[in-house]
Amino acid sequence: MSQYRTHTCGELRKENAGQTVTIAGWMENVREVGGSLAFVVLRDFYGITQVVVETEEMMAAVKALNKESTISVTGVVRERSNVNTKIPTGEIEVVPQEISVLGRCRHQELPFEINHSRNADEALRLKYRYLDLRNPAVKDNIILRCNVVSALRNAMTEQGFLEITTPILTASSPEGARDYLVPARKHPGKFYALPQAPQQFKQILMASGFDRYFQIAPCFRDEDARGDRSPGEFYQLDMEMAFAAKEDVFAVIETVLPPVFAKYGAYDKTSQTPFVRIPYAQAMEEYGSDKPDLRIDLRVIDVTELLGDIGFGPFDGNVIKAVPVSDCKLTRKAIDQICADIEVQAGSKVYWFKTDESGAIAGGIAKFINADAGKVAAVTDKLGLKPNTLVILSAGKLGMAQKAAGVAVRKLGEACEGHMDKERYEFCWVVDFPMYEIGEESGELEFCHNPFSMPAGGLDVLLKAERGEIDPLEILADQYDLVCNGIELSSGAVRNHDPEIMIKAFELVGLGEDEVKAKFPAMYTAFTYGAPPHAGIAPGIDRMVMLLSGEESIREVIAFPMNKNAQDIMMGAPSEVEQKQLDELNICLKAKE
RNA sequence: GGCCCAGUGGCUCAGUUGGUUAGAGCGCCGCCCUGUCACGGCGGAGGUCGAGAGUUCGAGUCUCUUCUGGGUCGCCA
Repeated sequence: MSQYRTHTCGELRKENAGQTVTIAGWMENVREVGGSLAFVVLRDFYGITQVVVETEEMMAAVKALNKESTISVTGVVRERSNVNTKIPTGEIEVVPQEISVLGRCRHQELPFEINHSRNADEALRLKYRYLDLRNPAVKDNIILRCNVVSALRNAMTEQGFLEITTPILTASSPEGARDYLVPARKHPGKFYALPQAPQQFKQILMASGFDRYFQIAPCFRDEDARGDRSPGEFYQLDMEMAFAAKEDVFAVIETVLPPVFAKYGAYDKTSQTPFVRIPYAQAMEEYGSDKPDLRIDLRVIDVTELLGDIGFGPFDGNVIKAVPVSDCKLTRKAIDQICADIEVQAGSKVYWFKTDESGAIAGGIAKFINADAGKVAAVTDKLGLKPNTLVILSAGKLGMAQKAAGVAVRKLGEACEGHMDKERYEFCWVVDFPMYEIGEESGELEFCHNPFSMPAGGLDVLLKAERGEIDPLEILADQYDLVCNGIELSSGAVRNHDPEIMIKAFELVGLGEDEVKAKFPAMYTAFTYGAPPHAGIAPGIDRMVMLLSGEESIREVIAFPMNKNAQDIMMGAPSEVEQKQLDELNICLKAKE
């Protein structure tokens, strides 16, 4: 028994009536109802319990305190005359014999009301996160996260994976995101980097003979935030398997994740396994996105041939994509608003027309189509137009047109009734990513995603490309993304474990053996000592919990999140440091301009 | 870094075509109330309208600059 309490605020029931108990918690509210009668709501982690004040003495003790003070109450449990069915402890109340103050709240007014903190300004919530977290609605997301992490850990262990922690202070990796750097005191001018992912460590573990590795791994990337991307740091369920290929990874994920989603998800329905697999090219063509949201039934249709010659300026010489939405009840104003939203997000303009009650094409760019009766028939046929169908059109270079159409699919799916079953989890694998692309800035061949992936077809394919027998852009990587409800949960790949293939893969982008050795010295060398074929993946923990909780902001599933500008305004990080610290680290700050 | 939105008592917000003393709900303080549970009733305190400049007889309102926060694009192998 605790020194401070015999019971929590969530466990007393009718059966406890008559017992003398001690409970402790935060004084959430005091309802004075006259004379010397008042009701005190006491809250702890487990729930709330009503304390009834009936004497002048107890009334004085309570009235001397501000709300949110922590107190302990010793008294007798009594069955209530008026039961409160809304709370588990609603059948009883505690009649206090002694109230002692454990931690006085020195503030008469709080920055926000605890139980309505989610309405408060987010900056204020984060500054006073310890108050925000007292709100059960906020706290419950953190509890969910703990349960999910625990379930994932158990499931991975059951699958024979070993949890191995890897260094936080490591070497900067030349590829990928911006690193967080840590100055090395003993080595002036040199820096550690916080890992962007334990990528090389886990591959080296495979070369070390560990067969199945996983870790709830902290990852650090100095990139700007998004609604589903916390700045600075995040967690991955990082895993890697030796003597394994894509199917082995898929099987593990399809065994581990669905039960967690079924048990902890806010929605009842979760995709059946195996998850749908969509080639990257098809995803871009049909969904306009490499992270399709399968809850939406809208598809992108190519209408370049069909509408390229209707004399509408923006369509000339461009790829044109259409997204038809049947039974669309959007008003003209709503259509304009959606088009504006799409344009902001996609960065290119979109166009529209619709069919009226009779099926006639009207509105937007209709007149360009209606000018030719044959065209009307062809469009109606190709897009399967029925009355009251809205069609959003995008035009531009292939990538731009696809992207705008993809944004349209997402926006229209959300906005138009009947095209999206929100209350479910729809997983899919996006597969067959291209290995290389032409860089937008350089105009030269570059790795499309990451250089760790095995090219599909291995060395032979690279050699063919080298000899000019095939276009390097056609080479696929043995790589896959896990997507759920339009959110990318993870990338993964069959890794390139063969030093010769690594070098050849680099040679195609104009780099060579020296670069491979310079970029991944330990991993490359490790592979030269005999490495197993291996594959892995690393689903984002924060994003999974976000999906499970139904939250739209990733900050709701992190105990102490940073704000958009990568600041922790509660702790005051980042902060200035003393000159002495800088001197020790051989750091000289640039003068402010 | 670009674009969009917001900033008015402790909190959430309203504030019309620029107009005289800037409002409401919650919270806080005081009084009343013996069964409340979002308790209720009466009263009260609390505001450099984010900051600076400008237009104007007059600015919470219009213009410019700037700061802060959020969203989004770039970025995130």
